[in-house]
Amino acid sequence: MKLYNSLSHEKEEFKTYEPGKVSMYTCGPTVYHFAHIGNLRSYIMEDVLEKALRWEGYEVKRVMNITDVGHLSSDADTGEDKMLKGAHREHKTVLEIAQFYTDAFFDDCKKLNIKYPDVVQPATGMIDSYIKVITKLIETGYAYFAGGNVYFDTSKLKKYYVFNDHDVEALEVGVRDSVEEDPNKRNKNDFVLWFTKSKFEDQALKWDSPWGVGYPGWHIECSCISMKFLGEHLDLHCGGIDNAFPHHTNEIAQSESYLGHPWCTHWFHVHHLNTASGKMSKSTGEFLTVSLLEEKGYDPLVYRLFCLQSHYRKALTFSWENLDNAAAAYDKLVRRIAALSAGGAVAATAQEPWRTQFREALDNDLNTSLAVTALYDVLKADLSDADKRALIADFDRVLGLELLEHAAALAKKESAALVGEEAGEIEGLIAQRAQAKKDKNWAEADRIRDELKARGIELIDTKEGTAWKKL
RNA sequence: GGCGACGUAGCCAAGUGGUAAGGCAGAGGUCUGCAAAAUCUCCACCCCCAGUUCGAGUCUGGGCGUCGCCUCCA
Repeated sequence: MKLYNSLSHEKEEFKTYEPGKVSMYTCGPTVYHFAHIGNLRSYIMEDVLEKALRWEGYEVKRVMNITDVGHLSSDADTGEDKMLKGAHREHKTVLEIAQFYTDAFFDDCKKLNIKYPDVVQPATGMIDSYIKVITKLIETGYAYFAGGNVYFDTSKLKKYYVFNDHDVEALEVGVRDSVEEDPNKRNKNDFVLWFTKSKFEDQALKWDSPWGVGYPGWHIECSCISMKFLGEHLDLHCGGIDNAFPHHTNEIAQSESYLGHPWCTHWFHVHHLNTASGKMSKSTGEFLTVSLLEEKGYDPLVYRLFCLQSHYRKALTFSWENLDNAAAAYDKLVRRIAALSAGGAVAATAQEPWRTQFREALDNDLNTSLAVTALYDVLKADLSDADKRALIADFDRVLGLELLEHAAALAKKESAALVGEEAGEIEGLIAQRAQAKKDKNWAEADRIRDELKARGIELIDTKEGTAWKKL
C-alpha cells in the first residue's frame, strides 16, 4: 500500500517495524465540547485507513488518547452547551464533564460507523509517565527548568522542523495578537513540558511533581501514551493537518530525544473540512455536529459517504447542497443494492477483477473516491447478484457504509406491508386501486394514490404488483 | 512576511506524458394509462502565460486565486 508520508512529502510504500503488524496512534479529542463534523472527518478517514490495513491482512493495534487535561474552569463559561452549564450548576467536576463529552464523542463515532480503538487512554491517567519522561529529558540535557516551568530545549536538536522547512528567523512573532512571548524560553521554539506557573491561573486539575504542583504540557501526553501501549517504534501516527505543527513536531522532539532513536516512521495527516467561509471551528461560527445532521434528517452515514467521495489530503468544502448530493447518492445506492436478488451462485474467481480494482484504489494513497467508483462498477458489472452482494459486503468492510444492512432494512420496510393494522388498510386501498386500474378508472386510481401520498405513503408499481413505502 | 497544500463540467470528484473515470443535479429515449422506480443515451477547449516533448490536465518556470499552519481551539 502506498501512502503519502508527511515526513518525506511523498507517497511511499507503507512498511511496518514488525512484519504484518501495524502500531497506529491517533490524536484523540479534547473533551470539553462536542466534536464538530470537521473533527470527525479526520476520524472517518483514519477509520477507513485502519479498516483498509486490516482488509489487506495486517494486524492493527490502534491507540487513542483523550485529552482531558487543560480544562480551564473559565473555558466552560464560554460554551453555550446546556449540559455543560448544567454540569456547572449541578457542581459536576471537570472530570465528569470530560466523561460526558468523551461519551458524546464515541456516540458520534458509532453513528458514523467508526470502530472503537483497541486502546483509549485519558491523559489524566498517565501523570507518572509524563514525570518519568520529563525527568529523563532534564537529566540528558534536553529540558530545563525556568521560571517555574519545565521547557524542552529545541536548540539541542539537529532538526526541529521535521514537516516543513521553516526558517526560524523568518517566523514572525505574534502573528496572532493574543500570543504573548514567554520570557523564560531560551529559544523561540521551546515548549513547555510541565507547568507550575501559567497565565491560566484557573487551571482546574493539578498534580504534584518534582518541579512543584502543576500540570503537563499539551504535547507530552501523546508521546507517553503512544510509547506505553505501542512501544518504542511506532508505524503510523494520524491526526488533523493542523496538528502537524506544533503538536506533532513537538511529539517527535520529545519522543526521539527520550528514546535516543527514530520513533515514528509514517505520518498521516487529514486535511480540513471547510465551509464557504473557511475552516470549520468553534470560533468561526458554523459548528455542525452529528446530532444536528440527524435533526435535519440526514443519516450520519451520508456524511461518511460525503467524506469518502473526496480524498483525505484535499480540503473538502461542506455545504448543504453537497450533503444533499451525497444523501441522494447514498439513497440510490442502497436502493440498487436492495433490488439485488438474494440467491444465486457465488464464483470467487469471477469477483477477482473487481476486488483488484478496489485494492488498487486503496493502495494508491487511500483513494476512497476511486474505491467508491469500484462499488458502482460492481453494480453495473456482468456478475451474478450473489457475486455482487459478496463484493459489496467485502468492500463495505473498508467503506463502512452499512450498505447491505440498510438495503435489508429497506426491503423489510417495503415488505412490512403484510403486517399491522395500518398496513392492512393500505393493502386494502392498493387492492381497490388495482381494481380501479383494471376498470381503467384512472381518476379513481390516481385519487387513491394521492390520498396515500398525503399520508406519507408512496406507491411503486412493478411488474409483480404494487409495492409501497413510507416517505 | 515564512512554510505547506490545492485550483478539472452547475456541484462533488478520478487522473502521476498518449486523443478527459465515476457520482449528484439537468436534458432526452425505453418501460408504464399517467406518475414513481428501473434502465439506456447526452452533457468539459482541465485558472492564466511561457517552456520541454512527436505528444501535457499530467513535467519545468512565472503569474493569479483559494485554503491551512506559524506555539497552547490535540
